[in-house]
Amino acid sequence: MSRIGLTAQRKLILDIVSEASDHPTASDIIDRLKLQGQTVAYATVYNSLRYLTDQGLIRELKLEGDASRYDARMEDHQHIVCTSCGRVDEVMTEIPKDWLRQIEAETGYSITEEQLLFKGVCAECRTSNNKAVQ
Amino acid sequence: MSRIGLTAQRKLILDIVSEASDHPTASDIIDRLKLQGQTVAYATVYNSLRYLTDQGLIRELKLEGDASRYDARMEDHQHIVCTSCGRVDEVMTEIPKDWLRQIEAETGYSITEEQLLFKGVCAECRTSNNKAVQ
DNA sequence: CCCTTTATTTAGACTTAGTTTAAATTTAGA
DNA sequence: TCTAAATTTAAACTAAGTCTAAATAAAGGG
Ligand SMILES: [Mn+2]
Ligand SMILES: [Mn+2]
Ligand SMILES: [Zn+2]
Ligand SMILES: [Zn+2]
Repeated sequence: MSRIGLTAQRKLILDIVSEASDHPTASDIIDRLKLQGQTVAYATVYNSLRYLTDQGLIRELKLEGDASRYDARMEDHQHIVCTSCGRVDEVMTEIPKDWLRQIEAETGYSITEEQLLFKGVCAECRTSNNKAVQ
Repeated sequence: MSRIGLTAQRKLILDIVSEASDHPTASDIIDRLKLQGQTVAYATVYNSLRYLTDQGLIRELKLEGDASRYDARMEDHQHIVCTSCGRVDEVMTEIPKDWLRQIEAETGYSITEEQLLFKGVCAECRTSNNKAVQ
């Protein structure tokens, strides 16, 4: 059996996602490839992101905006986005199990996945906002 | 001051969203207008949905898929989507307050909004799936 | 009422994010 | 080395929605 899979292009893209801490979009990734002097076709970036997602090496996030973001943190976690500056941060606090059981009881579903997005104002924005007001 | 606002076209669209229980997309709404023999321009449907959302008469949901869905239930609630048949149901169970406080403590954000999407298998799909297996 | 101003609707062009197609290139492995 | 399968590529295409500019409709002062 062939187990190449992780071609040069895919590796470049995986590295960018792994090293990023800002949950980059496909377009961010294209920009960063250009900055590195690497030339990867537009369609290859999308194909690679799909491949890496299917392989479970990265995960696709649909948060604010139209463009998907990508995350190489595979531990179970959620996200919070600042409505003032747009930054996306991790939410590692676990979802209360008994709350999930309650939702299953309410809806009759058996839950297999949670996609939770919180919105709010980050510490930095609260600080600079206060400064601006004073 | 003028307070027309709710024009004939906007009212038609508000009624469709209000009477629907399936969180319809813009395209669903266009289909239902056609079924009613009503003719509303494509752009007007989108303009109206934005207007109604801005007025707080309906809310826009970004769940699975590319198209926004619309909901006239304005009470604070969340959604769950069946990964087998695609139906979208309401989740009325409240978010645990102390959990939100925990997330605020973890992230440093002050949370202003929660957009929670659960995925799972609905009761009907579990039943028919069991039948298929037997 | 009549006229002017403002709001709304409309058709169609345009945009953004992503997918598909078909040819060219690369790689695997017999 | 040679062939078949996998991957990359450029460019066409799609889906969902926005924008533009003209046409229509409503408002409100006189
Ligand atoms: Mn993350
Ligand atoms: Mn709902
Ligand atoms: Zn911020
Ligand atoms: Zn179902």
